[in-house]
Amino acid sequence: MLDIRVAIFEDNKLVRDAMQAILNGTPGYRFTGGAADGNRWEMDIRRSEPDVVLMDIEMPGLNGIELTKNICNSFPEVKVLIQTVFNDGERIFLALCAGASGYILKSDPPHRYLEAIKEVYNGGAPFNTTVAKKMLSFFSNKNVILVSPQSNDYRLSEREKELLQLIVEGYDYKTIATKSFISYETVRTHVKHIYKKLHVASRSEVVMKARQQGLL
Amino acid sequence: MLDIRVAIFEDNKLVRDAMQAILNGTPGYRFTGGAADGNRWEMDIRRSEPDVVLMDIEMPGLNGIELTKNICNSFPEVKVLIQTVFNDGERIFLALCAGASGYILKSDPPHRYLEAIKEVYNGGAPFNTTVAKKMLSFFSNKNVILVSPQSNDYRLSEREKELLQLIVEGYDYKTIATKSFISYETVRTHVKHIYKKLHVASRSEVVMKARQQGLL
DNA sequence: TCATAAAATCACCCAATGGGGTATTGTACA
DNA sequence: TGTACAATACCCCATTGGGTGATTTTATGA
Repeated sequence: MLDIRVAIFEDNKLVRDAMQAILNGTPGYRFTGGAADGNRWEMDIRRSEPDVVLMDIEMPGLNGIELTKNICNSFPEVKVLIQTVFNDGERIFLALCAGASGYILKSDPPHRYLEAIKEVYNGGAPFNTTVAKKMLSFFSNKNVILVSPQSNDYRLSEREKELLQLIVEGYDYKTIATKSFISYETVRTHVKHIYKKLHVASRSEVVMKARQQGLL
Repeated sequence: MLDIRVAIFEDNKLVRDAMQAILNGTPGYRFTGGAADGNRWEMDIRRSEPDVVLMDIEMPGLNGIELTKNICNSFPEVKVLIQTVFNDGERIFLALCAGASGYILKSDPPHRYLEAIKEVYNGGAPFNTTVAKKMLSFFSNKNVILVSPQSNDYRLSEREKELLQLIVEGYDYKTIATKSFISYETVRTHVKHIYKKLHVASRSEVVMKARQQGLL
C-alpha cells in the first residue's frame, strides 16, 4: 500500500519538524510539505499533493478556518484534519462547517495523530472524546438553528428581484418607488407578488429568507 | 465499582430481551428496565433509575427525539444514547440538539454497545465513524446557521412574558386584549415595551428571537 | 415613612405595511 | 389568435409600530 501523504500548516517550526520526523519515521506515512502560514496555500498543496492536511487553526495571518474552506473547495479530494489547543464549541463548529474531516487536540499524543490521519484518509471522522463532548453541549445550548434545505428557485421576475433587493436594503415603499421610477402602488403590487412567491407575510420575514437563501 | 444501570426504550421486544440478557450477563452492567414506548417515560425513569438510557429513535407513538428532550430536561443526570438504523444528518443533528450524549447504529455489534454505554457513562461522547462522517457532511452543506450565544436576560416583566407568549403564538392584538382582560391599547403599550427591551421592531423579529433564545 | 422608580393600565395621533380587489398595456408562446 | 404573465397603477381597509401623555398600584430604598 502507498504511504499516506501528509502536509502540515503550522506556524511553529518545532512542531512542523517534529511531525516531519514522526511521519517519515513511521511506515505508511510520508511528510510531503509544511508551511508556516497559508499565504501560498494553493501552490503548497499543488506541490506536496497531500492526501491529508494537518491544519493548525490558530495561525497568524490567514485564518485556519478560512484556509480550510479554501482547500476543501479547491481540492475536494484532500482531507483536512484540524489540530488546535482550543476546544470551544464554536470554533469546532466553524471548522466543521468549513469542511474539515476531523478534529484533534494538540494535547493528544503522537500515536493519536497517526491514528487520526489514517482514519480521515480512510474516510472516517476522528474526534477526540473531549471535542465531541464540547460539540454536543454546544448544540444542546441551542446556539444553532436548523434551516431546511430547499430549492431556492422561486421564479421571481427580474423586476421583482430588483425590488426585493431594495426591500432587503430597508428602503420604504415611497423611496423604492422613486428609485425605481414607478409609482408607490406599483411597488406595493410587486411586493405582494414577491411575498406570495416566497410564502412570507412581512418585511422582516422576506429579509430573513432572502439572506438565508442567498437570494440577493 | 457499581454496575452501570441501563434502561431501554425500544419497541422491538426481541431487541429488548437480547439487550437485557447481554447487559445482565456482563459484569459492570445492569439492565434496570425496558419500555416499548414513551407513554409512561417519566414513571419508567423513576422506577428504573438508569445511569444511561438506550433510546430507539424510531419508535411508534411518541417520537424518540421528543422523548430524549423530555428525559434530558427532567433528568439531566441521565445520559441518553441514541440507537437507530438511520444515519441521515438531520436526524442525528436533531437528536444531538435534544440533548443526546452519543449515537450508535443498530448495525453495530453488541460489544460496541457495551463500550458506548460505558463511554457515555464516563462522560464521553461515542460516535460511530459513519455517523460522525454523515454529521460532518450535513454541516458542510450549510444546512445550519450559527447564532452567536448571548445573554438572554432581557428583564421582561411577568406580564410582558405572558403577552410575548401570546404574540409568538400569533394572536392579533384584539384577541390578546380579550384573552388577557385588558384593553387593546394596553396590549399595544406592552408590545412596544417588549420590542424595546428585545431590540426588535416587528412581530416576526420578535418571534424569531423568542424562539432562538428560548424565551418561551 | 416618604420619595422615587418601576410596572400596569388606558388613550389618541399618525405613518407604514399587508391583503383583497380591479384594470390597462405589452410581450411571448402555443 | 387567444392565453398567460409581467409590469404598471389605483382603491379600500385592517393591522402594526412609534410617539406622547396620563393614572394607579406596587416595590424598594434612603
